[in-house]
Amino acid sequence: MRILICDCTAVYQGRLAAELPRATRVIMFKADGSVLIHSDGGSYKPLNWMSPPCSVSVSTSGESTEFKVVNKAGEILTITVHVIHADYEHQLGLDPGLIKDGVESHLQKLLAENLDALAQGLTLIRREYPTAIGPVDILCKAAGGGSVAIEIKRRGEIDGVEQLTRYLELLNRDPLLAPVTGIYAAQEIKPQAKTLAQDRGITCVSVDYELLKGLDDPSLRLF
Amino acid sequence: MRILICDCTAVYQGRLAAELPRATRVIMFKADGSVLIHSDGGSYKPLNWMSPPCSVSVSTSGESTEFKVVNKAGEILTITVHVIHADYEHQLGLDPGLIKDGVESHLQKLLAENLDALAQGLTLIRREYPTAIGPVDILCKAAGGGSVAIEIKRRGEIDGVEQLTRYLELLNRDPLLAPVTGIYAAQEIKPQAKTLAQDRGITCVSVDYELLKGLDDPSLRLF
DNA sequence: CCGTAAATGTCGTCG
DNA sequence: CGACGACGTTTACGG
Repeated sequence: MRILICDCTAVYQGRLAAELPRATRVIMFKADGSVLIHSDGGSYKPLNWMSPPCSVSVSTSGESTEFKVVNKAGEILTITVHVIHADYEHQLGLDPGLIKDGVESHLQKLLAENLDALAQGLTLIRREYPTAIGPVDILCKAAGGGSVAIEIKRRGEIDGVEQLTRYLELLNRDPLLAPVTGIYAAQEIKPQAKTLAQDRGITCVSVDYELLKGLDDPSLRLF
Repeated sequence: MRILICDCTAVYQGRLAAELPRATRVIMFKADGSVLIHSDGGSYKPLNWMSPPCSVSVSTSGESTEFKVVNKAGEILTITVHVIHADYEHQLGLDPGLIKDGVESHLQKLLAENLDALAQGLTLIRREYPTAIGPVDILCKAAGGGSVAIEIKRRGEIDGVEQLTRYLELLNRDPLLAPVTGIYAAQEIKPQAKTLAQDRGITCVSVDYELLKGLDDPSLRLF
């Protein structure tokens, strides 16, 4: 990785057009060709960048150095470096990557194993039940006949209700499954989403991830 | 800004739990307290990070240095630095920021000025027409009476159709506007979105940003 | 501060 | 490779 501390200007021509006026910034050139231009604030999003895979070419004129970064889609990031304050180069090697815990797939697995946390008398048909418009997170048989489609989100917002509504409309056309009702399960459900869900006859359930993890972990069970 | 090239491990405890095994990485400490951990590949998203505002505390034991980064929500990023290969510090100053051209708001402005590109006989009521569930991009009077709600996206996907559908349902309750029909305008409309839109009686229009810009630029007009 | 929608979203997965 | 949904989405904008 090469890191430049420099005064630069930059122009991006691609999905949109954008330019950076001259200022002192950090430029990272990564091993895969990707480039990031950072300022000394804001969050993790660079001011300007090019994602890999891409290629970098360098040309030097009298007073400045120009980096031209191009990707396969033909997008171009042109960086003009006016003054170089520092120029560092380091070998980092491959990264083992981030290990995550607590994302939607875990919640889905836990809920599939503890359907009672959602409603009584549910029997799992399958997770990721495939339909023409995408997979339903969990599909179940209901105790009194018919089926239940479950949509799971970490944060329950309005788009999840729309998603479940589309699935319900489609699934209810299947005589082997109909009638199909819906359950919207999330760690937190926004009021607007809850209102829309109720308006459409969808049950909302707030689930406690830590509690479910405890239920699922035999070493923590009391009986 | 401080930049560390180092062997490190990291643990994030917040909206989810995540850990980074030991490897050589770049850590950026920005002036506002935010922290970014980058590897030598991938795109602009760091492996792990903390967004501002947040505070950093440092403690050193015999063989390692620990950075504890905490934000207001109580999320914690703990970085343990085992070996420091380089430690740089630079003053960058405030950044003037990125200047953009070609985002949705520009497309909206151009379309509002060139409604003929969407349909015949439209008269602008207003852009960003406010409703209880959010602003409608463009609202017009139709030639034959009634109104037209226009939703604009750079890339037309299914969520934009849902969005417009919600607006149409609400707007059609207003006797001063009803009947309200919908136009979905985008530079590119995905097949699934087009299908759903047509199923709901929404007209899809693909628009050419460059062409519109030409129409709007008096210096390029031939008459 | 909350709600809504945009984003050069990026990233993973699955067909 | 395209389509789709999740994301510690982040970011900007309005009430």
